[in-house]
This record gives sequence, C-alpha cells and structure tokens, in this order.
Amino acid sequence: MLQVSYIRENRDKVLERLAFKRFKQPELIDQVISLDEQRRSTQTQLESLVAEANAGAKQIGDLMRQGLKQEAEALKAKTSSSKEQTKVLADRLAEMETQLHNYLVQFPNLPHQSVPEGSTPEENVTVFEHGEFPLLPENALPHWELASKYDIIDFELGNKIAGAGFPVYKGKGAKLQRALINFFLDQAEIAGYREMQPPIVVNEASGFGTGQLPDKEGQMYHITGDNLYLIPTAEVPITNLYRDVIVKEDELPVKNCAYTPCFRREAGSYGAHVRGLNRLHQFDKVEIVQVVHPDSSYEVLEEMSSYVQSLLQALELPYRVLSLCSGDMSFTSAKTYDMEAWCAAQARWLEVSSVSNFETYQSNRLKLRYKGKEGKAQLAHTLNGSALALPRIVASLLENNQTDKGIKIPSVLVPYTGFEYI
RNA sequence: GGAGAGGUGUCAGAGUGGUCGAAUGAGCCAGCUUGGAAAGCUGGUGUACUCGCAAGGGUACCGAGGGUUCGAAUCCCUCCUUCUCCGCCA
Repeated sequence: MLQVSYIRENRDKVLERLAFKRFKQPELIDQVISLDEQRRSTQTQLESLVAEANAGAKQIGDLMRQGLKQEAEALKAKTSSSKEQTKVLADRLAEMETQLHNYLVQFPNLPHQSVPEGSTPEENVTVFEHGEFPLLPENALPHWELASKYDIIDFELGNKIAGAGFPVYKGKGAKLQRALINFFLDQAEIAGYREMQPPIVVNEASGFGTGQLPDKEGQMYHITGDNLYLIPTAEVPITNLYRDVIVKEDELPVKNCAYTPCFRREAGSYGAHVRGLNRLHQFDKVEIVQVVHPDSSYEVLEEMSSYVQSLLQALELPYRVLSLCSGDMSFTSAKTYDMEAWCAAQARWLEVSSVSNFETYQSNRLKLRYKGKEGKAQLAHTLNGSALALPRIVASLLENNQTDKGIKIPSVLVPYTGFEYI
C-alpha cells in the first residue's frame, strides 16, 4: 500500500510511475489528495473540540474535588452540549478514513527505475540465460506420460481423492519430492536463512498484510467455518511474522525460509497448457523471505536472484532470467525477476521461481519497521522468492533427463533420493 | 466442547471512575565516578496521526471493537487470546 504522505508530496512522480505501470485510473490520485486534505482539516477541527472537552472534564474533576457541586453541574451541562458536534465530526472523519483506505488499496506498487516498460509478458526482458538444451531421444515423452510410465505421479488418483490439480506422488515420485524439499532447505540454511515452519492457514489480517486481500480473494481457498485461508505461498505466514514489529536496525537483514504446501484455486484455468504438473491447486515450495534496510534492498534482490540461479545450476537445468516489464509485474511488486526452466519435451519455458522486491508496499500494510539507536522507526523493505517451487522443477527434470535407462537424477540429489535413476 | 481466572509499556508488576501515557523495580542509552571495569549516583528511555518555519502544542493507543459518562486502564457488551480443571483426541 502506498503511503498517503508520499502521494501527497510526490504527486507527479507517482502519476508518472503509475502510468508506467499501466494503471488505469490515474484520476484516483487527485481524489486521494483532496480527500486527504479534507481528512486532515476535519481531524484538526475534531481534535481541538476534543481538547476543549478534555479540559472541561478536567475542570469538572477539580471542582468536584473541591466540593463545588453547583459550579461543576453548570460546567457539565455546557460540556455535554458540544458532544453532538463532536460525534458528527468523529463519524465524518471515520468515514473519510475508510474511504481513503478504500482508495489506497487500489493502487499497485510503483515500479523501480530499472524495470523495463511494457504491458504484456512478451515485453519481459531476458537478462540472463544459462545451460544447453538437452538432446532428447526420438521417443521422448512429456512429463505427464513419463509420470504414468514410471508410476510416480498419479493424477487420476488425486482426482478421486480431491479433484483435478491435486496429484498423488507415489514411490520414487514421493521420494523425489522429499529429496527436493530437503535439498532446497539445506541450501537455504547454508545461504544464511533460518528455517521456519509456519501455519498453512492464515487469518484475514495476514492476508491483508502481504496483499492477497482484498485484491485476490478468489484465488485463495477460504475455510468459511473459521474464516481462515489456505496459504497460496509461505510468503504470507512468513512475512506476517513481522506484522506490527519494530526490528532493531542491527538485526537487519532478517532472513527466513520455509517449506510449505501451497494452495491456489486457479479458477477457470484448464486446458493443454496447464496439463500435468504445469499448474496445480496444491504444490510444494520452499520460500525465502528477507526483511532489509531500504538502502540495500536492490542489492539483496540481486543476491536472492543469484541464489535461486545457483539452485537451478546445481540441478543442471537450463534456465533463463526475465526482468518482468512494468505491466506484467504483480500488483505488490516494485521489481521482479522470474526464473524459467527449460522443459525439453514440451519445448517451452516454465516459470519455476519469482523473486521480488516489495520495497515498503508490504511493510506499510504490515506496519513492519526498523529502528536504529537514534531517530524514528522507518518502514523496512521486504523481499521474497521461490527457492524453489517443486512441480515444474520435477516436470523439467523428468523431461530433460529421460534416457534409455530411466530418468536420471541430478547428482546433487542422489544423496537425498538414494537412487540414481527412476 | 464445559467451568473458572487473567490479558497494563522492552520485561516484571501496581493501579477498580477525575490528580493516569500510566507507580515501583529491572533492562537499555547517555553522563559523572574509575587506570579500566563492577558498584554507586544523575538524567533519559513507546507508537501513530496532526498543527507549527521552529520552539512547542493537540489527539489517540493499558488484547481488539463497540457502549455508558462531563470524564474510562478502571463500569457494561461482543470478539480474540493465555492459564487452571474437566471432556475429547492425534
């Protein structure tokens, strides 16, 4: 969420950046500014009225203590008469604040200077490419056929138990999942991230804090009986650990990671391009999250990007890094890199990670601040990235590594799987 | 799920209608003291919004949200949460 004070003081820059982001309702900015002006003058009015009333109440107290009942009663009558006006102003102020908030949540984050301009995914910029495309045997299969050929992932069985998009991993398939999770967690620990195991359901306040609510309500599974949401990513619980927290400046950067299952409704997305593991309702992911000083957040973004790339290199997967263009970035991000792995049998790139800097967009909602020895508490910057999401990694491994002897497991995973081939 | 008792600042803990943004102690920071440290002494030590060029004001916050009152940490209601006992159960 953008800060009103920032909008007020940087109107033209905000408008320029919103246009860059392809935001459709720039007129809202001026509405916000004028509403904020009204809000402040109403607040000033109200507060001077309340200050008067408070002084009156104090006086009544003094009089009572001195036993001057009559004088107190007279003052009481006077003070109570201004109550109605106070109520009117207070109601109006509350209404303005609600309205202001409703406006503010409609603004996306402002893209960073280094973000390429564009509207569609085609305009994303490839900033790095690594690895050779594997040469597949002639009878190469897409991963969903390999999955049934080797009996490691059962989509039909998942259908029966839950529905489409909830696969069942079997035997070596299940073990491969576990191997990847452990590998990713171990690597994250080496890179300085503290492992956390958060709840995989969150309340409304948490959904709001990281920006899933109110904008993306329909994309999360909602447990209506208890008003909880199944997490779409560990980013939500992990970042929300720092909601309403003031971190000591010398404790920055805070680096946490977590493995969780993730749940996404993905309503309305069916068809060939989302076959097999390409898009699921439930999947596993290791997430890395950092809370950092504003001065270093872009350095940290690069560091996180390199870290994610190191995982892909370790898994020997060809990949490319995209810098998302302004219009294709998520609502809450100031800058995002997507990592895409090459899926040889499908002959397409699949997004396996997304690393973003949110600057103060989340921390403003979270009231996540840092404070040095001197000075005021300031909003921290938050970042996160997938490191990594499993299904498409598995898809790529299956497709790229198919051989006559079976699916070859990358050597870094063998200690975790205990087998070299599926 | 049932019964009871609680939720106060960084922590411990007082406060049951006005003198309370909140005693006291600890912690932390600064200064004094010291060869240096400990101890001791002195002072300081929340957040947000807002008015003001500034100095300095105002408002709000004692789990959250409502209410009663001239006035609420204190009384009432709802919710959340913690503890104890009972029930159920990985």
